[in-house]
Amino acid sequence: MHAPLLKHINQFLLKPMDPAEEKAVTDRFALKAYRKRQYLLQAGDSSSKNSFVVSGCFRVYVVDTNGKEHNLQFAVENGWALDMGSLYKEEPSEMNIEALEDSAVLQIERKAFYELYDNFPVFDRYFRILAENAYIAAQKRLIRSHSFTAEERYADFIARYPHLVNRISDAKIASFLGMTPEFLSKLRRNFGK
Amino acid sequence: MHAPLLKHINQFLLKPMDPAEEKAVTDRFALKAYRKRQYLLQAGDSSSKNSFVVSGCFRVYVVDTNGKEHNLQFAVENGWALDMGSLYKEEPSEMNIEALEDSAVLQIERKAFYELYDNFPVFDRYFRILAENAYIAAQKRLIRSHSFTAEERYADFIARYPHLVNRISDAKIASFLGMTPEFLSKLRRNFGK
DNA sequence: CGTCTATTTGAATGTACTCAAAAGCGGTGG
DNA sequence: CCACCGCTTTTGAGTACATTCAAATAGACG
Repeated sequence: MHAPLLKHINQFLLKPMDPAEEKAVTDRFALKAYRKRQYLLQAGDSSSKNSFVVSGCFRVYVVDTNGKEHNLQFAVENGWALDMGSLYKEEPSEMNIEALEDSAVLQIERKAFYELYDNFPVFDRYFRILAENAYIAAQKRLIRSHSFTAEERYADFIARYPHLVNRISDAKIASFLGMTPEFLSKLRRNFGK
Repeated sequence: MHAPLLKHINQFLLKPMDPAEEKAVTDRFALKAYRKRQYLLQAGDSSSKNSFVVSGCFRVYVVDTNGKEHNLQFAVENGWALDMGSLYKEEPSEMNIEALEDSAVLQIERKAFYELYDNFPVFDRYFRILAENAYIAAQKRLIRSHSFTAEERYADFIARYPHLVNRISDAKIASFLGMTPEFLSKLRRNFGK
């Protein structure tokens, strides 16, 4: 049941986890199911958790002061769905995480998560690499948002995430790319696909 | 000489480094001076390093396919100046890092940097927390870039980084915020400085 | 089938950009 | 100490990219 997670962690390590480390993971991550449209996390929730997606798909989004939603991230199989800011603080979340499909995750609460760090250095290594990759990706996304037109961002999205294009609605992709759904529709009309 | 760096690392740890860990740092980080306009890193460089800013100021930027520069980050005292993407790969850098003032850094090469990780788990912890904070900040910046107008982004910058406003030229701030210098000038005209 | 949501379409509008030029500012050398 | 040079900031006119709002159409779900 925990195999996908153990495999994912080991892929980022030079040498695989030992049995004690693997047990620390399997003891602390519990399988949980979410139905489509169910919330894994809602803005204002104070309990924070970290969820590894085994199957299905989630979107992480914020609501701005005008009530508009902004999709920050899509989490599919073998990805993590969390509000990192609230996981590491005791403050209520600013983000929402909603299942876009019936999904299954391996989930850990903040307290148990800290136990991993405190007892096994290997998790500092794994999550360091993950955070670095996430930061590098966020930097690149920021560059694209400053230097690409809406059309270029959409073309880049299709090339980068072809498996998400027919899995996630256009309106949600538009929000992820920082444009309105109406404008994305017009882009699609002009340029094939 | 290494005091600012040791202090910075310890600030992010629950318990301070022991003498062996501190020695590992002082042995591997060398002080280096940069003159204003000197490059710490240029796009295309393959040698990669990580630099902790002791004094002065750097900008990290990329050049897009139209030849336009995009400032990604300003690094001042007690901050890090690096291209994380190229530090962890053997590939040439896509970023440029230029001193905006006469500056001093504590610098480490990739190879010695890996030695730290391989011998002392505490650095996985420290750089994990740093990468997580950087990612959280990058996410928030992306949200602002999608939900704020240029004027709101500038007001937010002033509130967030008051110490940088009179230290970094408007044109470079404009690039950081994803707008043209001309437009920033017009914003400043309308809304008191 | 009927309802609810997602996508498309169009017209009017707005925010920010481009390009060109003038004005301001700072450093340097005579 | 002043004059010049280079760089930054300001200004303005014209334009472009993307948004808003409203309505029609298409699709998905039960």
